[in-house]
Amino acid sequence: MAHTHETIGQAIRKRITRGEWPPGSIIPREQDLSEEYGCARATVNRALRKLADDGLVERKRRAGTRVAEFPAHHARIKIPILRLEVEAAGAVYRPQVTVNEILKAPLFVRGLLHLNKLDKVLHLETIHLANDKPFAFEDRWVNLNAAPGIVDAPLDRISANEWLIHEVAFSDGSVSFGASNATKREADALYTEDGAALFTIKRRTWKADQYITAVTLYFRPGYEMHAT
Amino acid sequence: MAHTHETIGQAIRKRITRGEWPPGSIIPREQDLSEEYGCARATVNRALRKLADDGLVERKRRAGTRVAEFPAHHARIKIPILRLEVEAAGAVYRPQVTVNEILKAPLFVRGLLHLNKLDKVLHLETIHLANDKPFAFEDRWVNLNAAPGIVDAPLDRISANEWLIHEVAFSDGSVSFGASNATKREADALYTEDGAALFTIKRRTWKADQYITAVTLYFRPGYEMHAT
DNA sequence: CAGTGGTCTAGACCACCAG
DNA sequence: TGGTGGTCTAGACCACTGA
Repeated sequence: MAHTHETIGQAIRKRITRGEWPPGSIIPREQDLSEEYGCARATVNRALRKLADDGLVERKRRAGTRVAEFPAHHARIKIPILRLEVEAAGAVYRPQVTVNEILKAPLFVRGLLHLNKLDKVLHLETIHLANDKPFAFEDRWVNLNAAPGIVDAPLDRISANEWLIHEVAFSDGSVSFGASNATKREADALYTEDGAALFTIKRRTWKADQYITAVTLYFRPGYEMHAT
Repeated sequence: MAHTHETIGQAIRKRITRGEWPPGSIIPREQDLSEEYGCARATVNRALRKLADDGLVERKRRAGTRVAEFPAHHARIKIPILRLEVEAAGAVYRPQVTVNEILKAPLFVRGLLHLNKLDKVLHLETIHLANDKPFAFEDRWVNLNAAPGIVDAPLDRISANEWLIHEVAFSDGSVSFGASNATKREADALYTEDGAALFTIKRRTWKADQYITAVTLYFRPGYEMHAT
């Protein structure tokens, strides 16, 4: 068949790009498009659903499909799995744990992980190495109620991240990105200067209604994350 | 119908989360699942396609559907439209153009926009204000071959970004995120200190095979971008 | 090369909501 | 309240690829 949902989607995308349907304007109904392209309505539906998912058009029942006012302000990113990223670059990955301590949760961690005063947490600081060169610095707090087994994990061989994914099974999470000036500690870990601008990723993961871990990753200066 | 593609998708997601199908394991074929849930195979297909799109499972013909080794390392982000973001916070948005000059493209801009030595570009520096407080600093280069009309645009009322979207129609683009220490210029613009860590977004957009604009946004210290 | 996911179709009914 | 997108179905054929 010459007209798949992909070819139709590209064709519509092109008509939008070319300016035939400018931002904010309405485009033909599914049925009309399906007749124009000689295919089933379901095929056009799928093509348009994809374009809506990409943020290129907005769809409403009864009101039809409109070209978005601000197309292309959505993006997908891959949250880096450090080991894979390092290995993809042809280097050898090694996590080096510099702090590994169990303590009663400090106040700010209690807030992050929704814990009580007496709950214990595992605090980990890890330098992620690529060919023994520091690549990223990780500051992690783990809820020991949720993942007691981690105290026996071989964290010099497998990163806490990977251990948690496999042993505590899958979990939901939130992510945010930002920038911060390197403290002395982070600068030492990353072999850079005090105050250097570091790209940071903060993540929290939970399972059911229990928080599992909160982590901040500080990347060496110059690191960039690309979206598609 | 009790079983829509959404309810089925959630059910499968839950079975993965609960550990019934651990990372790397294979899950039943579409046909078996459709019989189990009492629906059409197309419905299961759509549910699984969604889960694959979310990165929770990986699908291959003949090999079946497997739970991903690293679930949830995909995320979607909204590339901020500064005006909308400011207005959503209940503040008044205003772009303040501090540099507006036409010149022959400097070397690094020629590289970014694929221009020749004699091509002219528009260089814009803009401070984005929220309630007259600096919010972000923008350094933009515009290919005047692609968007000659911008020299007459009222850039004090509408940002270059929005003008380009509406007047040069839609375009493709690439995005990357990083961090950098504020130079004196950026520090002045954002009313912060020299060397402060700034979250940055770099974007290039093109249409057909012509580059339109390259822009770097520097956000005030403390800014975070959230993903879902 | 056989079995899996990938896709299309034609028809039907439903949910929503703008006019 | 009627028209639009949202969805499901049953069946069919195709494309890929791993056992």
